[in-house]
Amino acid sequence: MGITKNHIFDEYQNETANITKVLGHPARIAIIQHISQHEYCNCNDLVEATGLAQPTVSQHLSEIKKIHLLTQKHQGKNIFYAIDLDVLNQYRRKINDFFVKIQVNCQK
Amino acid sequence: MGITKNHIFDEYQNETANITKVLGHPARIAIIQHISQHEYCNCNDLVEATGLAQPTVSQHLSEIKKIHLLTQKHQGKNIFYAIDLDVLNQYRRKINDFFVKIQVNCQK
DNA sequence: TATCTTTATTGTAATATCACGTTATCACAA
DNA sequence: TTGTGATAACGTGATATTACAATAAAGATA
Repeated sequence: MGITKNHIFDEYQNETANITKVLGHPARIAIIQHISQHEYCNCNDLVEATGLAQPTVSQHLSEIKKIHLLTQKHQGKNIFYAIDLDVLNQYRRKINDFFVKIQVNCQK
Repeated sequence: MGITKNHIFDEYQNETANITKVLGHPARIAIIQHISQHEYCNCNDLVEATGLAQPTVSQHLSEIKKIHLLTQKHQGKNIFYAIDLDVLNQYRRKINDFFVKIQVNCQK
């Protein structure tokens, strides 16, 4: 049905999948990379960098925003995006811990 | 179009997204967890553990197999699945490095 | 005010994904 | 060889995702 049965999985499983799902598209990986490499990065920069149309980039940005990985600063007509480092680090640990737990379980 | 323009992204971006995409569904997180916790785990165990139908579990297993995260041992009519720890660890480092690189870029 | 820039929203077409019933396959057992 | 149990493959319906054109909204600037 294209519809995920979230209710049959626990919070940890859903949260983990929500984060990795957002990272599960090369355009979003590229967007996150580009923002991290350019201090004042707006939507047009990302359109140029990725080669995708502006609405497509905007859509991907909104997915990334949903998990609070981005901050935005309005400056005139521009919106400059940046990575929320606290959130990034939290997710880094969360995903790494997932892998480590799997590994530890296997070795019992 | 529901179709990802993989060709406009580089190998690193596509590879990273391919891994996280597979982890981007709670059923697959649950399946990986369950396999790691049970030494002799077959498809029926996963059907019971997740509450999903057998074909659905089989489909998710095949997604996880595509990135070589699983090994399988045929034993009579059973197939016992296990995590490939080398691949797991490789992916753990790859994803963690992605996060770290983003973090480092931001701090320049 | 009128216009330009930048970004978000809306609408839509094409494709992918999720879930499962049904069927096929394959190993073993009676 | 017939049946049973386990898994994969096939087919299909429902929903989600990806991508973009067109449009709207909101802030500059002439």
